[in-house]
Amino acid sequence: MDAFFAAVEQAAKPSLRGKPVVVGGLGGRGVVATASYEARRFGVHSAMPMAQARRLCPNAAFLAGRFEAYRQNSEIVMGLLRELSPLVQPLSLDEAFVDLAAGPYGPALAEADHATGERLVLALGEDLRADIHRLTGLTGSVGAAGSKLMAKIASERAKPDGLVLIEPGQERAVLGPMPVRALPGIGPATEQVLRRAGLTVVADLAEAGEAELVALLGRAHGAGIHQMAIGLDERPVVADQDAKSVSVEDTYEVDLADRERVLREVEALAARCVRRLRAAGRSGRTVVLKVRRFDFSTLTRSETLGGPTDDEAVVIATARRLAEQVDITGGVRLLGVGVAQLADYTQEDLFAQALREEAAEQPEAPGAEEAVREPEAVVVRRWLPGQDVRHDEFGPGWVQGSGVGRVTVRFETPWSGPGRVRTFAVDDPALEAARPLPLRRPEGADGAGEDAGE
DNA sequence: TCTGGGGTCCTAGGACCC
DNA sequence: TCTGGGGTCCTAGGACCC
Repeated sequence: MDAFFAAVEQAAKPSLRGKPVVVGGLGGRGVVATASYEARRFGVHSAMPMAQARRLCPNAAFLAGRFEAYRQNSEIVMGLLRELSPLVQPLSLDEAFVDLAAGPYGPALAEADHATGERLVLALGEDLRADIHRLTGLTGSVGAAGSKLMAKIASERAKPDGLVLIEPGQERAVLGPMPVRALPGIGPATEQVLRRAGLTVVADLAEAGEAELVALLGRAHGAGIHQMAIGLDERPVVADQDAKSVSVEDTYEVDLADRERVLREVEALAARCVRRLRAAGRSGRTVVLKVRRFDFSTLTRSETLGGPTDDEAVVIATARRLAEQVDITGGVRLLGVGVAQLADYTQEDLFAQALREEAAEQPEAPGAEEAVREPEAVVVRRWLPGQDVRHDEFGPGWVQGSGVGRVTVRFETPWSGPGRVRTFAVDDPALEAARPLPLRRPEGADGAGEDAGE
């Protein structure tokens, strides 16, 4: 999908179409997740610090992500891919490999002569792109080739809103002049190593030979890069596999300085991590704590349990133990808690059982819970730029901005024209958070009064 | 106002086992 | 009575991807 997050925002918010849109973390330490093509013209790109993006393109709309909306549209697109083949390998919400040979067009492709097969692949690709646009209003790009490597490179050449086929046999001719960074698996570090060895384009890698690449990059990496450089990629398309770890992390606006605060945050992260783990119906054996210090140095500490658990108390206790042992001098900018070595179900969980028995033996003093209860929390609603809302009188809209007790909302929907802006008190009872609307008007929907549904 | 969040895979050393 | 060798598990770190 082309500039996926930003494109979903533009499709959902008519007033942003044709304008620079930047989606990402809006806090002081946020980075850009996706920039629309209009914003890219100002030099804004993924992974750029948001502060820099604001300097480059101050007039862009800066929006927090709406992952529920992205997931909805991703599912529509993945559904279309599954019509082409049961063998679909999603790489993220907006990208997937499809093995056409394993699907309904496989036999026809196998029997066709070269020219016929090529016409069929091109037709399937264009039909797919048309279906994507029809069902979501979004554009996607298709790369077709004889391997995952070349299909990916073809799709990058096709962007935005295009289709590129690389014919089998043309691999080395296409790859040769490309910079080494074009190969998946070559990032900044590997690029530097290769550049110091005088290797800058893919043809240099092919010429260098496997032995030299292995010497430079190590066994697995070197051999893999060499295979790709000579246009060979036998990796099969594999249907999406179960996750191997689940983790949650937070970067704090201000570095955390004291141990008690760190421990409280670790507990909260552990609880969130367990919620996700349980929602996925999994359990895990290894608890991982991640700490990024004030100077961006990052460390991890892990502990492997006797068996898999999905018990909140066990994960919290383990994460706390790990956090008590790390040096936090100078401050901590990020904390994370993860669970790895996942299993599909919880085996007899002796740890959780022991912990509960221990707790049962030492009942709290009666009334203790009452005594420590916090005063009634004042729920201050946070209105995030981009967020979906609904007003009793004006209907569906989205948060354009908020501050000094006010929130500005633009009232428009994916199917309306550009809408008007109104401002409310942040605690206006007529205003409430809402679910994302589908980008295409559902059949039978009768206008602005229609609910997004469950 | 420098650098997110969620992942995967690989390497390397030490413990431990046969 | 100087020294093995191979496999697996655990821990930590790092590169990379979207």
